[in-house]
Amino acid sequence: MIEQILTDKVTEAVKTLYQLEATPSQIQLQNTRKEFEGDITLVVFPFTKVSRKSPEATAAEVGEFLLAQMREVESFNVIKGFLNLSIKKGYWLSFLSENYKGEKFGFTDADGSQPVVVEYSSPNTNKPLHLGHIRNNLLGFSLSRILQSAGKNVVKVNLVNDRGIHICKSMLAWERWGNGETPESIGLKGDHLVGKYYVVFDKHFKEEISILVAEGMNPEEASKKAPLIIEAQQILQKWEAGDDEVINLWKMMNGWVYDGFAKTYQTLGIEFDKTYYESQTYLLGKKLVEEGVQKGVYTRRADGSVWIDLTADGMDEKLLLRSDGTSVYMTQDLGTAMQRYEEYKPEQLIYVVGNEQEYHFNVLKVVLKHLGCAWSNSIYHLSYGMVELPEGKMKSREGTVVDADDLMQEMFDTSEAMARELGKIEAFDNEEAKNLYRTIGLGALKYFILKVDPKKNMLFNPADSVDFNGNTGPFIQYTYARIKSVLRKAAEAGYGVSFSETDSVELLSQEKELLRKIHDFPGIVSQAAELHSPAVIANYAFDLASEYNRFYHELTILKEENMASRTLRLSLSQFTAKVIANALWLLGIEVPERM
RNA sequence: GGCCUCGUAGCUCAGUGGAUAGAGCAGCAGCCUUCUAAGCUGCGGGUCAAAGGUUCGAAUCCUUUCGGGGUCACCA
Repeated sequence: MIEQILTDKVTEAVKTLYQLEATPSQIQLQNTRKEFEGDITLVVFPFTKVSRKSPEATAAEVGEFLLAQMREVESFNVIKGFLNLSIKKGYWLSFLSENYKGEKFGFTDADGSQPVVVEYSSPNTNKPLHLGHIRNNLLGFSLSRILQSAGKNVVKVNLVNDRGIHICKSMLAWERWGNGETPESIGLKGDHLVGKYYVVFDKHFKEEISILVAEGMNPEEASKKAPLIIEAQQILQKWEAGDDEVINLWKMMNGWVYDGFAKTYQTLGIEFDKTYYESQTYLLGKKLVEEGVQKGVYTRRADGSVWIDLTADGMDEKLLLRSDGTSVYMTQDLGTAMQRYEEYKPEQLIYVVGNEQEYHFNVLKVVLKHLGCAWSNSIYHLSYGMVELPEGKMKSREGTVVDADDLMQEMFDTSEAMARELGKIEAFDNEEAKNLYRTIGLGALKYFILKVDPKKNMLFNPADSVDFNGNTGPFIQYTYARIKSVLRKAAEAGYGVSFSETDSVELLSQEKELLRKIHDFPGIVSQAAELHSPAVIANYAFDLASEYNRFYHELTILKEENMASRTLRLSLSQFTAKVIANALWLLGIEVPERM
């Protein structure tokens, strides 16, 4: 790419002219703003100290050097400290003719280094997935594809939290009030069925508490003494002891949940390379804690609990093992982190987890470091903000959660209604139409969520999310479909798409704008990978689609009579379609051939 | 209260050291005898929360203040 060559030449220029060994951060290249002439701009302010000349004079000197030394540079102009370079038409045309098929344009093959492990989703098995999980899943899946496309070897893992008091609550409620209901018998998705009994438990539990409080007990004590919670705890103890009856019930109900999750993941288009279950890993951390005690980095108190003192690291004292010897959240994460390190020796260990757990991951890193694990630095917490609704935070207890399955269905229904309204359905048979509604509905949902910077809290306004106009997924999908339509018609007319740089042709400003935007894509992918941010890709995809729409409306393609120009525009169109498809693929968004 | 984080147009968001801060939505006015109108064009809309500092240059970095959110469990 031209940026790399320019960087090298600018380095050479300032060395020759001013005896300066420039660092990469001093060489600031950017696309020239539309209102100025040129393609690429060098900011020369950083060199004025060593040049001892005005910004204008410095820019002119560097410009002369580049013009003399680089065959790609056509001309330059200087405005204040900005050196605007015009790149020769030949560079753009050969870039187009070499890449317009674009199959893997912007994507880098795996470099053979150690893998990057990305953990995401990590659901509890007591309730169905909701909007918060959707953000998690979309971020994790998209990030995995972005890293993979930037040349990393990626392993996508899921850690299912399948044990603990929460699932025991659902089990108890189902046993007592379930009447033997199964997903088949009442036609309810398994995860929803189990979630239903979690709510049933909570209802009866609250009743018991209010009775106890009415009898004079204080609320906090009541929530610990209510018969239901005590019973649930007994079930948990039986589970840990391996009681057959409890284990069988647990297996059956978790099985229902897994079936339900599998369906949701499939509809959402999310997958994993490997799924871990906490029931199989929750004991791993204890051994590590014992090791720490023996090394003297953790301390065991008189009551038997184990602690680490992190006040020297600016944090608190942290519990690592309960006085009864059972493990806490941190113990488990220590264990699974170590397991994953030993299994993959990853270059980076990424956790896609909400920002309310930032402190937890800071502690995790430090605790591992104290154990002598230098690799704890390779842990990266992709900490995303929460999804808020117009009426405020989602609260499962108040029933304000947005269910993942319901939401997706609503998106499908809306896209169908929209298509009907626009009179689009005549062109499709039933099967095709149904797939299209899904593609577009999901495209809208995914784009809506992924376009926002992961680390920021975001507002999910249902009315906005089903909007298919403007800065939305369907807008980008539509641009793609329209290009495909043009290409189909071109093929019918027997027009060639394959552009050769030797063709004598003008390069109009609209054509060059589009080409420059496409040219940026590989840089955008590596930037997204560095920042761990699908939003970078999403915003780029919208920019590119907008640029194409402008191009499309300002220039004719099929009606263009100059064959070379027509071919140029067709190959540009094909290139754009491919880059849009590649960008949307990184977001996990499918692209329709027609819509 | 300590620590973390966010504050950009009426709303949702880009921009994170460079040129006159950008989009979409909403509002208004145009463009379908069509290479797909889920589109395009135009108009209006800003004390980048406030103040100070660093810099040739600050929405972006630093300090303070104000406001929102998170977190500081023998929960996960």
